[in-house]
Amino acid sequence: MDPNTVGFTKHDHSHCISDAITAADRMCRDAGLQLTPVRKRALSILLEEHRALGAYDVLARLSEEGFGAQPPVAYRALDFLTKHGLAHKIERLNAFIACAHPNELHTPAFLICTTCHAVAEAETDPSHSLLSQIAETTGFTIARAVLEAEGTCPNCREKSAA
Amino acid sequence: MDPNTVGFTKHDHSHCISDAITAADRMCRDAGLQLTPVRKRALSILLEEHRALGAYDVLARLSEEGFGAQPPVAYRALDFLTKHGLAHKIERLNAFIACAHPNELHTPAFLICTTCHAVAEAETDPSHSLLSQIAETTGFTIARAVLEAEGTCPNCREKSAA
DNA sequence: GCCTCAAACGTTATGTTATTACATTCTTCG
DNA sequence: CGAAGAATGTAATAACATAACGTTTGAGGC
Repeated sequence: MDPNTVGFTKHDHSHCISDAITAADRMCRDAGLQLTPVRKRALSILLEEHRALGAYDVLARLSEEGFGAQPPVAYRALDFLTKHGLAHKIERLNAFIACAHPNELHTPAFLICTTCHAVAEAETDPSHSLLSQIAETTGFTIARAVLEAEGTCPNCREKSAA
Repeated sequence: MDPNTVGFTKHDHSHCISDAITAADRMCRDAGLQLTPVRKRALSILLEEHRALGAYDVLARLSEEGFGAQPPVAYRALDFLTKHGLAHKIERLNAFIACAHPNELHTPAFLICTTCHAVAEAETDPSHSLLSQIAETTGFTIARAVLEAEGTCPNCREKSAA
């Protein structure tokens, strides 16, 4: 399994930030979007932390670095990132996390460890799609969907067993 | 299709409230839980509205009826209901809705219509479970999960097509 | 190059959602 | 009855989010 696929395993974090920024740059250029300084910095903050951050956490870091200090500064940057698939909002936590699989069109599933508070983004198998099954049986047209699970990650499970 | 399974179809609402209350009463008695007046009233408010209500909406109605007027009154009642499967929180909306399938152990999927704001609780097929697939491939132990989809319900879709 | 216009940004103010903390009352059960 | 735990009420505050408005920036047409 690709270590980056599931965030509960150690991985080489040194390059993944710059790689992700580069990818975001390219994506925005190709799509005619402006990855402005605030937006880029907000993304890199999420990438650096590699966990779900509240909007006010991001705001605090942005304002320390000379960006505006008012909530809309953070919310607007985060809105941009989530709108264009560079980050996701974890509804359960009212928090934001950098997307682990940008580029790919995907419906992410999040696994939230209630012990260590890590959040992993798991890929769902589209061929197996629960969502299309639901859409079919109910006549509902799905625009966006979120799947969030709370529980215990492999690391914490191991520790508690020891 | 059972009209109550998917909330987008008309159904006989006159009895479903009292039936649900009766079922909740029995469930709590059997489980040794106290379905106190505030809790029961909070549940009936959710049932009457038959849609997702914010905690402060519920609070307003409770306080009108002589219950406490401070947020914890509503949050505690709603916590009780959600903890014991009588209601669910829709994270996407920061709102609460009475459970359409009490008794049954289930992982509900919610369909949120962005046009009429109706929320339906769809049953997921456990044998088909996306969640167990994820748990298996990641080693994550899932305690609770929420699946929420936004889109257009059959009724609104029909109207916009007309 | 320069003008125009829409997008992005900054700030003030306010709205909405949720929790902490603590005193009081009710229930259960020995 | 009396103790212990659960449930309730209230005050205060924390945490999350948006509306509204003026200013700045920079992309694209001329």
